[in-house]
Amino acid sequence: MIENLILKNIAKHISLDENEIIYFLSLLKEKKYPKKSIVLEEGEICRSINFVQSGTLRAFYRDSQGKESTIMFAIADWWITDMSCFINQQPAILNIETIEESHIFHLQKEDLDDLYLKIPKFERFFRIIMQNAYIREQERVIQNLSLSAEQRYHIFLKKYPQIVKQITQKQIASYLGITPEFLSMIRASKNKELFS
Amino acid sequence: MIENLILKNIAKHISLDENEIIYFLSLLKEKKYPKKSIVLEEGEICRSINFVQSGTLRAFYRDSQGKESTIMFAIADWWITDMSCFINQQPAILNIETIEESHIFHLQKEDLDDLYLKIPKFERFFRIIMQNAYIREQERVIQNLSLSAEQRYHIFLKKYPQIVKQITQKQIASYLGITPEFLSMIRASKNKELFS
DNA sequence: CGTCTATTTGAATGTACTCAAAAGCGGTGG
DNA sequence: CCACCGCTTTTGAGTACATTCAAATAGACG
Repeated sequence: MIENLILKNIAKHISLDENEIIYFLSLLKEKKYPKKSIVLEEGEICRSINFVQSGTLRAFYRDSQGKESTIMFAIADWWITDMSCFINQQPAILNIETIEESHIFHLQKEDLDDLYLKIPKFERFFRIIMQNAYIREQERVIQNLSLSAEQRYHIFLKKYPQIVKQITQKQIASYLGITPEFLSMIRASKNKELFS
Repeated sequence: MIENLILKNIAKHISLDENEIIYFLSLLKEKKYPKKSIVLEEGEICRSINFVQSGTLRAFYRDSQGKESTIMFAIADWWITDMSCFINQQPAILNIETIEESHIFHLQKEDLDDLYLKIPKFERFFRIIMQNAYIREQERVIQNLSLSAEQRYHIFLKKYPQIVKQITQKQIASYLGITPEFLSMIRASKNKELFS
């Protein structure tokens, strides 16, 4: 069954009966995106929170000079959106694009609000999702403040090996907040160590 | 009534009847901390999530060289803890100290777990608290990646004027991820502009 | 095969840090 | 009450980390 993954994702934190499952699935909008397509563009109202059934996505901020900062990557079994703009149904600040062909389930704001009322267990589910997201972001803040670019690079490689396989170094650099040129130097100096 | 502030804080997102209020208040442990005292020390199990009734607190990470990075400040009406370690009841990575004399309500993990079961509305309440915390941290990540120290400094001054009054520049520097010396230079160059 | 983009390399520059020393400020004890 | 002590803030010189710009090389894809 194609919905298997999202149901398993939810079953990690709450259990649903058959009717609840049917109702929940009825709210989802399934969509396939080809490689390098846009799922959310800055300025557009961010209508849905998105579950990745398969594929790889990237959320990034583009500043006035056009410089991109990657905020997060998402692979199968992850939730991704521009949370701030989703919650307030405002124009997105972030862009979300596919890196690989991706299969997404969209859950729209008004449907999520209904879901909270009809099946309050989902308050618990998303409380845990938000809690984990908060903890992850805070960890990233700590690392940004206390570690060098080189240390952050090696931690990223270790922590997200499945993601690393799918993405370019330019994208890793923009996640770490450094230039691709500097990341290249970090990698070169690492190789030098191997021969010293 | 002294609990007024915390009840108002909760009433922003959910409404409680009288019995629920009584039960909720029965779970809180009230405590006063003098200026410059330790509320949580790294290594110690992080047992409670804390509501600030009055005062000013700081959560910070101390690395192996002793360098401190401020993760967050909290003033009246804010919740603060080492979320990662609180959720997993593990030794704290962060330190939390008072900057001013502070009046705190502690809510322990086991009591919060009971609260979720007895009054499921609190799942909603903390879902919203976590959601807001996640959004704030993500915004900070975006700023750390895309802005200069000087820009981040001015945004901090604008965003948290009430906090700025209570804290030293050294503490602001450690929140921004720069040295106090460099913050001093930023401030000096700002003053120069005024006369140019 | 050719084109487009990613990656690497290098030189010059800028941003932020370290270390040291002086100046400012706040709290405490005599 | 004020003088001293300890900590914060400022200033400056020298240095390290990271960027910009340019150009060469390598890879990916139609």
